[in-house]
Amino acid sequence: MAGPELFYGDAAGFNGILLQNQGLMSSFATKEAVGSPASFLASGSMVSFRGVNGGNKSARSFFQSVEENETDELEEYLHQPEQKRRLTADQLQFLEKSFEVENKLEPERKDQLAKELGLQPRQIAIWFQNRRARWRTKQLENDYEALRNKYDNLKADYINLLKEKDDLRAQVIQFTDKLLLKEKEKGELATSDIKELSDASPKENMIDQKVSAITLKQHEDLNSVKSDAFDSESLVQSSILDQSDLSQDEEENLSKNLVVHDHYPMTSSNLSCFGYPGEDQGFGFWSF
DNA sequence: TTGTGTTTTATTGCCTCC
DNA sequence: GGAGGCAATAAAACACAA
Repeated sequence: MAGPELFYGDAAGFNGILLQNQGLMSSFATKEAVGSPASFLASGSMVSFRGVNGGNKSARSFFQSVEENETDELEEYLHQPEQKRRLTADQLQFLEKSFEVENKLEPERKDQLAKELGLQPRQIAIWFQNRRARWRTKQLENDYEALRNKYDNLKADYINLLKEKDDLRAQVIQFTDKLLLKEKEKGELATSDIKELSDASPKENMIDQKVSAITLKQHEDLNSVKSDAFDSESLVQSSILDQSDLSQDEEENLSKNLVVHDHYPMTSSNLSCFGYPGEDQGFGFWSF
């Protein structure tokens, strides 16, 4: 996989120069024009960067090595297969800071960075390319995390609302039972009174009418409470059914629940029959 | 030391823009 | 059509457990 773009300021680059000297370089021309005499001579800029270079042994540049022990190293490099060089910590720090400022690279900036760091412009471009890819991956991870937090909060809210709703429903049933009991007692009283008061005065008859009216009003109020409960419930159910992500099974489950609600018997004994779609049934907008 | 997983550097091929 | 960007991928370098 020895591509032409390996002609950088390292062993491979040096080989490239040699090839060029032999008049073979033209066959390895790339769009970045790496390995040119100019780029090789630009190693002078490496000196300025070396001041901040921490002397990372594994990443030291070819040029440094040549200067240290020219003949031996040169010999070694000539017989060394091409290899990747990791950038030094200082080079990375420099590039990172530059990336923070602007993650896109204009040609002028690329050349400037290349000179500053003693690297080929192509290397700078590649580093920015890869850095952008890593940045996008990180962004994706962050987005996912944010979305999952939102989902968790929404789910918690939903569960709390269900609890609250069940509590309110229990209260409604409790009050309903009490009302029915009261109504029954009053009804019995009214019947006996009617018998006793069949010959009663018109005034007492009026009182009985008033009691009946009140009883009737209580019935109406009770029905109103019931119907309100159904209305709010069907609203919630319809909104749940609007979720296009629901599977057919989930929709069937919800429909079953709706049937129970439509024949709402309003007794505490079957309160547990109000089967709302559980976590793994109806709230499956997403699944992680 | 070695096997294995991860990270980094670099290549390739395709696409878009000027 | 060339330059540059991106996704996918290769391969070297590195980290680390066994």
